[in-house]
Amino acid sequence: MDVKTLCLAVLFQGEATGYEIKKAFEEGPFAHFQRASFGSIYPALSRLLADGMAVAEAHEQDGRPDKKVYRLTQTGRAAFLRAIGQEPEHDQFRSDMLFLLYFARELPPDRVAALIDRYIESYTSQADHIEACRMERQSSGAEIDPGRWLVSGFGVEVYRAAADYLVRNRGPLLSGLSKHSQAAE
Amino acid sequence: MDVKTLCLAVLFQGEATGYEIKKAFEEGPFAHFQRASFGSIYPALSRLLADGMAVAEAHEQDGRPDKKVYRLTQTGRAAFLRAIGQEPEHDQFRSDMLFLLYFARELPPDRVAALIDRYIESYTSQADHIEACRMERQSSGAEIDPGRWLVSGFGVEVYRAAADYLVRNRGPLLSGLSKHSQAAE
DNA sequence: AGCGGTATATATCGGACCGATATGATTCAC
DNA sequence: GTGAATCATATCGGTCCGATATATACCGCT
Repeated sequence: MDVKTLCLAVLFQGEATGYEIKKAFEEGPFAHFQRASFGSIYPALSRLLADGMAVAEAHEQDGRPDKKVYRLTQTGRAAFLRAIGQEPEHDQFRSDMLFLLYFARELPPDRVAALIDRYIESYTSQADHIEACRMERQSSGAEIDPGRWLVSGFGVEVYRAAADYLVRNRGPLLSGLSKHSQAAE
Repeated sequence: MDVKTLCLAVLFQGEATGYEIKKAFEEGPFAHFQRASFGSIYPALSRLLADGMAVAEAHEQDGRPDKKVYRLTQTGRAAFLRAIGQEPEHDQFRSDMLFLLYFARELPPDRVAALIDRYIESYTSQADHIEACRMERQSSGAEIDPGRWLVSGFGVEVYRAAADYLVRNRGPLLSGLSKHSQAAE
């Protein structure tokens, strides 16, 4: 998905500024499976305006730089619906952790241990965070969107599986590593 | 990890051509957690040569274009070891599936169902493939590298968790979707 | 025998995208 | 009251991807 489509997606859910769009990929609903930077969001928004897919309203602010609130036009909504009708690209996972762990033999064992601990912590806290959001939404009494519910549940499940696997295999890896270094001496 | 480091990683394990390096990220050992394209591999290899991190030997081939086999120098090995001593970037997952499913309400239900089925199939076959490689390696009698063993196990586990979750939640999503559309009418 | 598809192999180019940086005021904690 | 974090827009250099160009060989199908 290109950044233009990603911006359409955020704006499809309601008006927003460029800054707020960025937040949607940093801490917001899309944080765990899509990303976009300022360097691509602002040019994309300009394109959206030029193509008549969005309109911007300038809010003069007390002190702070002027805020430009973007809102989709009918053309923009149609374009988004068309975009999500296209064939999706393959999901991809990019992990420096696995890359480093692949070369665990070339690293000091205590660094390997620290690396795994950090990732266990990171995956666990991400699962916890999503789960907290789910609980909050569920108990708020508001209507639950089935698509969003499935997506957030996926995140919890997969993060937990990853953390779990690391917890279970931390010990075996470390002892395998020390056995190997003994054999080499 | 930048492409230069990725090339160093492949060459650290033995000499290879640019084409073979590409395959290492397409079907080889790094396929599931790192990637690199020709458009970045060939320039990276040129840089490696210029920086004295690798040497290339031209193999004249029967018919086919000349093959350039790259091999690391001591400088190259040292550079790789230094590179994996650096702090890793955060793991990231990019999924068009989750993006589309987030907007399941805006899609025809049969497309949603087909989408989920395709991803279940894809995740399952990827897990199966890694597991087959693991079994083969294990029964080959060769010494098992603990780092690589952990990495491939991680892949199996996480892919299975993802496929499992989709199998369990396919039905609930679809019925949630139809309930919603009934309520809207 | 001939055709198309896939595999081997190197290389470049346009465009998309990221990360860092510039700018500048406000609010909040210590 | 000082420094950190937040709000807000914007650009720029550099990296990387995807498509394309260029060849040849082998395999299966008809």
